[in-house]
Formats: sequence, C-alpha cells, structure tokens
Amino acid sequence: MKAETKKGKKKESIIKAALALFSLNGFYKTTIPDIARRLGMSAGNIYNYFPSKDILAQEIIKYTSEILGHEIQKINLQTDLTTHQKIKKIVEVYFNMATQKPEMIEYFLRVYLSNREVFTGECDKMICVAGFITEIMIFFADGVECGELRDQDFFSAFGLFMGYLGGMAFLNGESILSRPLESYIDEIAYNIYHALKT
Amino acid sequence: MKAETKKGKKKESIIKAALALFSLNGFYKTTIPDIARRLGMSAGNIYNYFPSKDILAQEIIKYTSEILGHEIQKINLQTDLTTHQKIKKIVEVYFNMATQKPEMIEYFLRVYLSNREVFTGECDKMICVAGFITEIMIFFADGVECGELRDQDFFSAFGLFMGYLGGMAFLNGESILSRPLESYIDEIAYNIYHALKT
Amino acid sequence: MKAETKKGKKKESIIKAALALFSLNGFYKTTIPDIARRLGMSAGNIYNYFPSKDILAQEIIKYTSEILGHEIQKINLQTDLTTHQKIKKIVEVYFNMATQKPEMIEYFLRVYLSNREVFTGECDKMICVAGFITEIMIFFADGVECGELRDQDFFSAFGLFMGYLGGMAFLNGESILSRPLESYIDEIAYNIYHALKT
Amino acid sequence: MKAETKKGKKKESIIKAALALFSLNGFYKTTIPDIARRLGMSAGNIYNYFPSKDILAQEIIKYTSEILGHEIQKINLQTDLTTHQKIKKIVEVYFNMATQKPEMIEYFLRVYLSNREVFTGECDKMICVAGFITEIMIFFADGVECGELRDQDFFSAFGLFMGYLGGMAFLNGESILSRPLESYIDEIAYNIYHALKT
DNA sequence: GATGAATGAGCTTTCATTCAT
DNA sequence: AATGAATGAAAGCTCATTCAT
Repeated sequence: MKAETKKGKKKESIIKAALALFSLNGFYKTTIPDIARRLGMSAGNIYNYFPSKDILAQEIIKYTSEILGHEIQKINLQTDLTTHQKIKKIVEVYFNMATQKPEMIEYFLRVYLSNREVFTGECDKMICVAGFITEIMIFFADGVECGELRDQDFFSAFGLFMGYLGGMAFLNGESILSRPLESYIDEIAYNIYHALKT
Repeated sequence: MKAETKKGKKKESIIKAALALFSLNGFYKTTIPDIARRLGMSAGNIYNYFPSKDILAQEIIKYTSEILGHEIQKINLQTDLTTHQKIKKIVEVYFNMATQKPEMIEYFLRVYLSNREVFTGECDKMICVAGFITEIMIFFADGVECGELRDQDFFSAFGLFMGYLGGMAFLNGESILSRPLESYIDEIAYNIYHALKT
Repeated sequence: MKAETKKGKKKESIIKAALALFSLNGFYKTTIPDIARRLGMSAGNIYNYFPSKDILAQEIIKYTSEILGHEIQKINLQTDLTTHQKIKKIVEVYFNMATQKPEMIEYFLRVYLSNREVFTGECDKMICVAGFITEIMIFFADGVECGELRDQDFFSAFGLFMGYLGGMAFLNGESILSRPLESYIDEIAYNIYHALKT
Repeated sequence: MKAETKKGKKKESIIKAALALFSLNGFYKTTIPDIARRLGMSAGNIYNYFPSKDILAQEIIKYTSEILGHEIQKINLQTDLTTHQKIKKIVEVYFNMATQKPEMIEYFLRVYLSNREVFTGECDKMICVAGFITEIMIFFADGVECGELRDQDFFSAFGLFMGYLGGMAFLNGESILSRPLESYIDEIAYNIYHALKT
C-alpha cells in the first residue's frame, strides 16, 4: 500500500470509506455507488482503483489485518511485561478498538468471517490475515518460551483468544452486555490467562 | 413447529433445505429459486409457507436454536456430572455437530451473526436464540451454585464459551486446523474449565 | 341473476364482496384471495362461480348498472313531476348513493371507466351498462316530448349529466369539496336544467 | 422540467413514451420493460431517471397538467373575448386535444382519476394538477367579475365543466358518439354557458 | 483520471388460475 | 361444491460492471 503515491492515497481513501460502509451495512447491502457517494466520486472511477467489489473487500481485510497486527506487535515488543500483562493489553487494545473505531473489528466479524465466498483466491484460508495471526503466534510462542503458558496446539489458544474477544465485541455491538465493554477487561484477561497458563 | 400437520411438515422441509443452502452459500447468495429447486417445488409456492425470505431466515434460527438448546438441556439434566465433565460434553456435542451436521452451527456463525439486518423485528437482540442462551445460563448457574465455577458476569462466561467454540468451528470449516476438530475436545474443555473455575 | 337459486345467491354474495373491494382498492390491487377472504371461502371456489377475474368484473358492472337503472326508472315513472324536479331527484339519488353506498358509483368511475381492457367482449361499447343508459334516455326523451328540454343529440345531454355527477362524486371522494356533497344538489340541478332546457 | 439539459431531455422522452403507453393500456397493464422497449433502452436505465414507476406516473401528471394549464391560460389572457366565447374556445381546445393528441386527456381520465393509490404523497388531493385547476379558477372568477357568470361554489362549476368535457371525451374514445367530437363543440359550449350564466 | 449513462442478468415477490383431494 | 397447495409467468427493481465521452 504505497500510500505516498497519489494513486495509493486515493486507494486508501476508498478502502476507508468501503470499510466503514461494509462494516455497518454488510457486504451485500453496500453498493459501489454507496461507496462512491460517500467519497464524492463517481462509481465508475472506483474501478480505476479496484477491479471488482470482491477484490476491494479483499484489500480491505489485508489493510485491516495489517493495522491490527501492528497493534499486537507493539505489545509483543514490550519485553518487560509479563504474559498476563500482555494479555490484558491485548484485550484492552481490542476492546478500545471495538468501541472507538469499531469498523475494523466489525469488518472482521461480519464481513470477513461470514462472506467466505468473497474471500477466495488470494485470500483463501486466511492468507490475507496472516499478518495479524503471526503476531498472535509470536505472543503465544513468547509466553510458552518464558514458561508462563502451556505448550499446546496454537489454534487451540488462538481460537480461545480471538473467539472470546470477537464474541464479546459482538455482544457489545448487539447492546446485550449489562456493562460497558471496557469494564470487562480485567476479568476476561484473567479468564484467558487461567485458561492458557501452565 | 407443528410438524405433525401436513403444512407443518412441509414448512420443516423448507426450513431444512434453506438451512443447508444458507449455511453453505450465505444468505444473499442463496436465492429462493435455489431453495425451491432443491425441494423440487416452485419458487412461488415457498411463499405459501413463509411470507418472505427474511422471515424464513428467522424461522430457521428459531428452529436451530431450539435443537441446539435441547442438546445442552440434556447435559444440564445429567446431575451426576461434575462441571468439568459437563463442559467436556458440551464441547463434544458442539464439535460433533460442527463436523457431522455442520449446517446449524455454520448458520449461526455465518448467517445469524453476520446478517443482522435480516434478524430484526421479532428476532431483535437475540430473542430468537433465547432458548439456547437460557440453557447455557442454566449450565453456568449450576456450576456456580455447586461451587465449581467462579461467580462472574454471565456474558463474560458466555462469550468465552461460545466465542471459543464458534472460533474453533470456523477454523475447522476453513480447513486450517492441523488435526480433526474432535481431537481438540479435551484440551479445549480443559482451557474453558480453568478459565471459569473458582 | 336468479338470486333465488342457491348458486345465484352465492354469486351475488361474491359480486357484492368483489364490488366493495374493487371500488375501494381498484381492480388490479384486489386479488381473488382478497375477495375469498372477505367471504370466508377459498380462492379456488370462486372459479366455480365465475370463470375469470375479468368476467367477474363484467358481471359486477351489469349488476350495478341494473340497480342504478332501477333507481332512475322509479323517477321516470313519477309522471307528475316536472323535468326540473326529476333532475333534482336524479341528482339526489346519485349523491345519496355516492355518500351512503359509494361502492357502485366508485366502481363506475374507477373500475369500469378506467380499466377498459377488462370490459371487452360482451361488455364492449358500454353494452353492459345499457340498462342504466336506457333510463337516462327515457328521462331525456320525456323531457323533450313535454317541451321542457331542448331536442339535442342525446349524448350531448348524457355527457353533461353523467360527467357532471361523476365529477362531483369524484371531487367528494377526494375530500376536495368545501361542503357536504348533498348540499350541492339544488345548484347542480339548477345548472343541469338551465343547460338543457328549451 | 429542465428539458435543456441532456438528462432533462431524456426524462422528457421517457415521460412521453410512458404517457402514450399508460394512457393506451392503463397503468398496471403497462410495464417498465414496455416503456423501455418503446424507447430502445434497457428497463434498468429508466430507474436512473425515475426512482419508481409510481413517481414516473406522478411526473407525467405534472407534465400534462402544466401543458393543459398553459392552453387554458392562453385563452384566459384573451381579454377581448366574451365568456361564452371563452367557453367555446376551451371546449374547442379540449376536444382538439382529445382527438389529435389524446394521450394527455386519456391519461387524466384513465390513469390519474382512477389509480388514486398511485398518486399519493406529493400528489395527494390533486396537488399535482393544481396548475390546471388554477387556470379554470381564473376563467371562472373572470366570468363572475364581468357579470356574465353566476357567483356559485367554484367546484360546482368546475365539476360541470370538467366532468362534461371528460365525459364526452370518454364517449368519443369508446366510439359511442354518432358524430365526430368536434361537431359537438357549439352545443356543448351553449349548454355550459346556459348552466353557468347569470 | 473521471464521469455517469447504460446494460443485462438476476433477484424477490405477486397472483390468476388449476387441480388433486 | 369446496379446499388450498401448487404452478408459472411476469413484474418491479437493484446493481456490478462497462464504456463513450
């Protein structure tokens, strides 16, 4: 994503607009004209930047995965933290996003995870979110290495982590939780830690 | 669902066909003619049983939620089991479904959780899956009462449980897991138990 | 319309129900099931009495025309009345119908006059309302004969009479008139009389 | 109706085609594909100009009302004419239209007056034909002011005028009249004048 | 690059009518 | 006579995508 070039900048603005709309209204309920309108450009012109709606959706998930991955990476780099503290930080970052800039997480949950038929080809088998998954892998490997986490199948831990956080974000989005999402951080971090610790 | 009447039987057969197709291809990629074709009936006739595609989708989630709820209920009624054993049973039931009759769980994950705009009205705020949620609530309350589970916010426990299982089912559906889903039962039950225990 | 036979009675009840619905919602916005529902019978059964929706509509106009014609006939038979008085009576009858049992007049205006494609075959060229037209003809001929009305082309008089009354009924139906329809009787009878008198 | 712009021109061409078809075959018997076919364009494209069939029908009545209103206005502006002469002119204009370009008048009679459910919202209560009605109002007020017409309820006069002309146009359309429509001009103008004069 | 009119395929839904029961 | 499930044809409308300008 050479956001420096003019073309790169425009692509990113389209990605942002489409991300907002897709996450809010769903992939199929968002039309290309909708996206164009939000940007004040013509529908046809979007095709000068992305060859199809599907490809646009794929680019969005890559973009989103990169940004979320970066956030986890920042935590992974803080080597002075205990694993429990890292877990808390990750939950915190995730929940803050879910409440303050919910588009990315909603996109994950409601567009990427559901409309599998859209994310084929280059995006098969979660390749397009590899950046994000890798950072979770690193977090987990670190925890295992320093003896704080049990050495188990990675996906077993990954499913717990991401399923749990996603589930809570969903419940929050549905206004079902009795308290603000952020107030759950401590107990959820506690639960995750106790599930995974040695 | 008076499946005894002729009309009830037909309704159920439509529900089953639609469930299979929706869970496989998504709500918007499945057309009413698709469903009709699978049943060998005309598209128009489906409207003699369900007034709209949306309503059909809502009836399906009710149907599914009832069946899944029953499965959990059966476990809840086995009072001789420890909470850890119950957790294992629930995971087992869930994973068996996910591999053997994946439609229901896939429907939950890919249709119900994602296409929120479809589940409005009568189905707002997860009302249509209340049957299922209630059973999980009972499981949790029992565990707390007998002292095996920590008394925490229900949704905190619910999100863990369902997010985790859903996450694993998803990874399995994407053929990402390195082992068969069932082989994860023990370690996942272990993780959940340690996350929630006192 | 042998209303005495069982079949005749049922036919009439269908006609009445259909008349009410067609005049209220229009021919194309009224469905056969709508009519059946209003009668508490099945849609299919209606076809045991009328071979098609179009034919039903045609039978209705004949039925209506007969009844309206009878009303005019009653006035024609009152030989003691002056033509001006007869005009007043006709206007009165018409407006009373338009306010108290508006179905027939609305049917005339909004179904019969507009959906010409429905009234073909047997009903071409207003044959089906001949009964009514004939009575107006008689009224006019009488008026001419007794020297009160100018002898002009019948349709010139007929158009005035019926167009005028229909127009007023329409305006009334649209709630556009500033006063109740009945309050117009005198001035309208006056206008008609002065238009047609010798 | 900015007919100058390209889009305006196209809109007008759609209006004209739809007007012709609606007036000939009725609103419900005319399909969007019918209209498109007549224009050699695709059905979908019509929706780039009018958001729905109903709205299209409403635009047509506005368009028609404006044109008919203009014709009356021209007569109103001829201050040298007596009221009787004006009436004759109006009848003449109306009948000429009815025979030479019958779409507009047929549209009035068979689409606008009958399919009330289509002309809701912006078009409620004859708002969309206000332009035309206003000119008739002016004609009537002028006639009253100069002492030639009796001062009565406007709708009483309006109903006479328009009901009469509409009725004759209808009879003509049904090929029921014994003579060409234009041949009735004099006697009808006479009738109207004598109905309304002081 | 940018526009937006145009297309065409496809969708949900409706409904008169038929027909087995 | 009566039912109502079933059909099939068609309608209105949407939208990703193309392309002339």
